[in-house]
Formats: sequence, structure tokens, C-alpha cells
Amino acid sequence: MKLHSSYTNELEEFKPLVENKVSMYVCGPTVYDYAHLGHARCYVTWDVLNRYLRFKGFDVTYCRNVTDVDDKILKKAEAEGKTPEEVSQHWYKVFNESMKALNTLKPDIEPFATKTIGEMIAMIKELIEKGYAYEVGGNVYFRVKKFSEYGKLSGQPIEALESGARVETTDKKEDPLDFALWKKDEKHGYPSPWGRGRPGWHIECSAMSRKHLGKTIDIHAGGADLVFPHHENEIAQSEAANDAKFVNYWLHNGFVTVNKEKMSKSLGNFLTIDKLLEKYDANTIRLFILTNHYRMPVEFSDEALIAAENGVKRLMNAKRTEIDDNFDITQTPEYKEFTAAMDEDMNTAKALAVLFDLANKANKDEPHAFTVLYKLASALGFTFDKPKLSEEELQAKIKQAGMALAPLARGVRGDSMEEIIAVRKKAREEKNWELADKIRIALDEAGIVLKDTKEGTTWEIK
RNA sequence: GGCGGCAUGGCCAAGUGGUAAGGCAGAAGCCUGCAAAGCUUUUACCCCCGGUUCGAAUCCGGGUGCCGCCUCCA
Repeated sequence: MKLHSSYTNELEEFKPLVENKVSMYVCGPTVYDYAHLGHARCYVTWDVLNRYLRFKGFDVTYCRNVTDVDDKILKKAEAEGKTPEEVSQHWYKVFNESMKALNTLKPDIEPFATKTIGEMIAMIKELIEKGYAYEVGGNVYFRVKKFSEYGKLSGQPIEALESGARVETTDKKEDPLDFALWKKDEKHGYPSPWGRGRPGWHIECSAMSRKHLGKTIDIHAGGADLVFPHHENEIAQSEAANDAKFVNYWLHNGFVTVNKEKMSKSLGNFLTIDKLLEKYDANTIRLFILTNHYRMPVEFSDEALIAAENGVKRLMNAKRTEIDDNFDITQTPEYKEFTAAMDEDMNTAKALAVLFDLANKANKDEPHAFTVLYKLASALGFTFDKPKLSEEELQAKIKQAGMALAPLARGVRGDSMEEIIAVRKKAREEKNWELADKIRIALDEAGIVLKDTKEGTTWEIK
């Protein structure tokens, strides 16, 4: 499999450190607000990588952190009169629900920053001992110029960074480029050798990654906006502290855009996952995301989501057969096309074309086509399960239709689908098309779709 | 200003040297009592100008337009 490394800016053959095992770290959310479509894109993209590597037989350890110590959390807590813990716990729960609703696999390890403070402090101490960091009045900074390879990920010459660096008037830093490892904070801080304070954002990932996955890992992924400074700084911290290469494959996803502009909190042009899920299901959002290559920008629009929704219908409407687990899909040309596409830096657009091809074949009764479709689509995180309705919800729908029908057809009580279909069948046999159509419309309005086939009439929930 | 990316039919998009996958939308036909679903058919001078080549959407040079990062940000 080839992956695009942000580090070399080239496609590279993926070779894990340990054969068949993959360690993968994805920068997780700062939990203080709703996640939006941009976040969904990120986490769905890496969910697909995670799933696909497993599908290929790799033993993946997927770690995605939760940043629960941050200025924004403190600010929110203050504004709402809550503790920072209450705020982060609440929004973590919301985030989790969104991820579940999007049908992403739960990471194997989901470390919290607040539970890794000890490791962060230890790492900062190591950096100070090695001369890569220094303390000034309760703050600790990383000495950027000391790390000679600084800028290698973002491709920025150090001079360029220097001229653009922000100089704060109150700053006690030796150099404007230096960034904080530890910030003094008497009020909400944690005890440390430098007094009470909080960790800087970058050290969190370095420490959590080392704690859970080791000094050198296979894959580190995240949004393209994290390249600089976040990932650049992670490299500096980790490699300076560990004397070892930090990450073998740096992977970055592109943004979701609105009117060609990046969707972001600050621009206010975002759509939360919550809101989105009210209108579109997880498959639709996933198809919308996977239609584009993960490194390219994706332009959001309702038109695009509706197109994705219709595409999902095509997949879901494929003629279903029993899944034959004994059938070896790896010998099929479709499997080969699919994996060839995915192996080429996750060419999901091409992989999707194979899925549509399989749907067409299933509809033409090609044997095993649905089995292959089901398995390949599942590898991308699509689900063929219908949204589950409780018995009560289903009864409510049937009753709604039954009530609408009662005045039209004597004897219809609307107790069961069998009864309603039988009434319609009789109407059709009597060529009473008007009644037959009204029954179909009433059911449709209640969210139940009828399909007339040679074998008889079937129904399903919309 | 520094670094990086993108420009393919109405919309989305694949495609890195041999005359353009796929999806959505549209049109026509089949099927159907009518539908829905499905099946079949159907629309491209690949941003512009040069160059290399027998041959370029694909390589090189020069333009034009758009976007991202350089500050918290997926």
C-alpha cells in the first residue's frame, strides 16, 4: 500500500515497523463545543484508513486523544459557571455520540490529556535536561533553534518562520519562535517542578503518543491545518526527547469548504454534525466525504449531499442475497480493483466506482456480487442495516396509515401491514386503481414504501 | 512575502504518454394497471499560450484563476 507522506511530499510504500502491526495516532478533538462537518471529514477519513488496514489483515492499534485541558474549555467553564471537568465531560459525550452516529470505529486507545499530565511533565523535564527547553517564571518554552531540523515537515525555512513569528510584549521567551511546553496557571493548573500550570497543546500529543504507542510510531494523522505549528512542534519535542524518529508516515486530510473557504469556527461557516445528521444519514455523509480524495478540499453544499444521498440509495437498493461467508472474495476482479485503488493512497473515488459496478451486477443477478459488495462497502464503513425502528415506532407508522385509509376502504383497521397489503391486493385485482394508489400514498406519507414485484408486494421503511 | 495545493461534461469526480472510470441531474426505451426500484441507451475540442514527442488531460516552460498554511483551528 502506498501513502502520501507530508514529510517527503511523495507517495511512499507503507511498511510498518513491526510486520503486520500498525500503530496509528490521530489528533483528537478539544472538547468544548459541537464538532462540525470538517471534523467529521477528518475522523471519517482516518476511520476508513483504520478499517481498511484491518480489512487487509493488519493488527492496528488506533489511538486518538482527547484534549480536555485548554483555554477554550476554561473560558467556557467560566462563562457557564461550571468546572472545566464538567464542560469537557459534557462535550466529550457529545463528540462520542457524533462519532458513533457517523459509524466510526472507536479507537483502541482514547487517552485524556488530563490523565497524562505526569508523562507530560516527565517529558518536559527531559527536554530541559537536554537543553532543549528552559523555564522562565513558571513557564517552560521549547528552544526551537536548538532543534536543527525544525521546519522539516512544513517545509518552511527557519528564516521565513522567524519573520512571521508573533512577538508578544509580555513575552519572556528567548526567541519569538520558541513555543510553550508549560504555562503558568495558579488557578486551574496542576502541580509541577515549575509551580502550578498547564501543559501546552503540542506536548500533549507527544506525551500521549509515547505513552501509548512508543517512541516511534507508524502513522500520525490529522487535518492539514495541524502541519504547522502543531505537528512540527510535536516532531521537535518528541525527537529531541527520545533521540528517535517520531513518526514514519505523516498523513493529512484536506478541508471541507463552503463557498471555497475553509469551514471553521472562526469564520462561522460551519455545520455541526448533529444538525447534519438530522437531514442526512451516516452513509450519505460518508459517501459525500469519500467521493473526493482525502487530501483534496471538499466543497459542502446541500446539492452535493443530496447527490450523495441518491448514490447511497443506489448502493442500498442493490438486489440483496444471503451473504456467503465461504465465498473467497479475494479472487474476484472487483476485489482486486478495489484494493488496487485503495492501496494507491486511498483512492476512495475509484474504490467507490467498484462498489457501484457491483451494485449493478447484483441487480443483474450475478452470483456473489452482493456478497462482494457488502464486504467491500463494509471495509469503507458503509452499513447496509436499515435504521432500526422500535416495534412501537413501527406500529405508530402503520396506525397512521391505517387511520388515513379507514374512510377510504371499509373494514381497514390498519392493524398490520399484512392486512393493509391484502386490502390493496384485492383492490388491484378488482382494478380499483384509485384505491390501490391511495393506499400506497397513505403508506408513503407514513414513511413506508411499497414495491410491487412479480412475486408480490413488499414493503420497507423509508 | 515564504511554503504547499487545485483547475476534466449541467454538478461532483477518476485518470501521470496511446485518442476520457464512476456517481448525481437530464433525455429516450424496457418493465409496471400507474408508480417506485431495476435494466438498456445517451451528452467532453480535459483553464490559456508555447515546447518535447509518431502521439499529452497526462511531461517541460510561461501565463491566468481559485484555495490552504505561515495565529487557535480537523
